Amino acid sequence: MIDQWAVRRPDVDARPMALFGRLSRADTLAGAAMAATLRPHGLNRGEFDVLATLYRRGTELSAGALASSLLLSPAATTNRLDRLEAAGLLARVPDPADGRGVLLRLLDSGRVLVEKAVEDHVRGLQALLGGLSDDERDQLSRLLARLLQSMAAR
Amino acid sequence: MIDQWAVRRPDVDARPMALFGRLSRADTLAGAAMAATLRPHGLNRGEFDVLATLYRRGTELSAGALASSLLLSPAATTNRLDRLEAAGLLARVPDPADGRGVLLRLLDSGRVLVEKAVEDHVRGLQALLGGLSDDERDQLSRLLARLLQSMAAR
DNA sequence: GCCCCATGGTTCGATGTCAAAATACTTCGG
DNA sequence: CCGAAGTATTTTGACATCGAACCATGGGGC
Repeated sequence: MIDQWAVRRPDVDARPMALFGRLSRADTLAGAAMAATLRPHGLNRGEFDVLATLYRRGTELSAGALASSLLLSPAATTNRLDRLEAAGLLARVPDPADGRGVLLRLLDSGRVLVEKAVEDHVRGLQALLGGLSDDERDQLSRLLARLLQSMAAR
Repeated sequence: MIDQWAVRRPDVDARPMALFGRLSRADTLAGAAMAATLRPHGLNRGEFDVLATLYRRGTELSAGALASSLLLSPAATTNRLDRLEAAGLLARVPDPADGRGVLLRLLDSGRVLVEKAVEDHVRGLQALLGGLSDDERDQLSRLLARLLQSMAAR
């Protein structure tokens, strides 16, 4: 792919496109693998992310905090919460400190479901990483953090 | 985030989740940045990918080949091609060697548009990478390739 | 105290995607 | 050759997302 660009437009540096192309492909493939792992639990990736976020924090969270934590639009957040609430996995409770706000409480059934799903999920991720050494995993994770830092700095 | 998992479930290794979480966030943020860069050209990321793929190959390509090259479902491929064809950027020509197939030809207007857009695009990507040294970029790109390899191997 | 504006969420309309069914053509075994 | 099986693409229907408009509440300046 880099070679093709070099032939057609030697003046364009194709390496950034290659890097972000790999990033995108990796995320797409990983997402497909995660979806396959989570489907038996009746969850999609987005729903799992919500439940896992609530679970690992262990505390109630406002809808807006969840949205920004998940890089998600308010509309999509409402949508996910509707589904999870309808499934009886979490509850929206009014924020006593702010009449506009809503706090999200993970219900017992949701907690039980995450606890089951997360083990499969991590196993699946580890399988995806099977070809990388511990050292490579650390480096990759660290470099992705650096990239995020660089992108956040605009 | 790793710390939160360590508190709640010390038996679960959260590092894979952190790695893929960063991957996902990085792709999301990069995608938003690319969309912003391409919008003035009247393209979204997916449409640009199609045009850029045709452009850099320099040869006509079948719809199916494009779909698998872009990790895209057939349905979504048709949809993108419809839009690009309606915009007069590419043409579907019947495959002389296979009556079922369609070959995609980049039209002049499409070629001109990609040539303009790709420069902005690469500039935008380089800006996102601003905080990383050349060495870090190389390593990151190489490790992503290793990850893709590992995931493809199942 | 009371407007005014900022903020937290939801609703609405449009877009882009996918899975699965439908369509059209090719290829191969008999 | 003929029909069955397979392959390439499009169509259809459902779904998750986003941006923008909308309600409701909160928090100051005057």
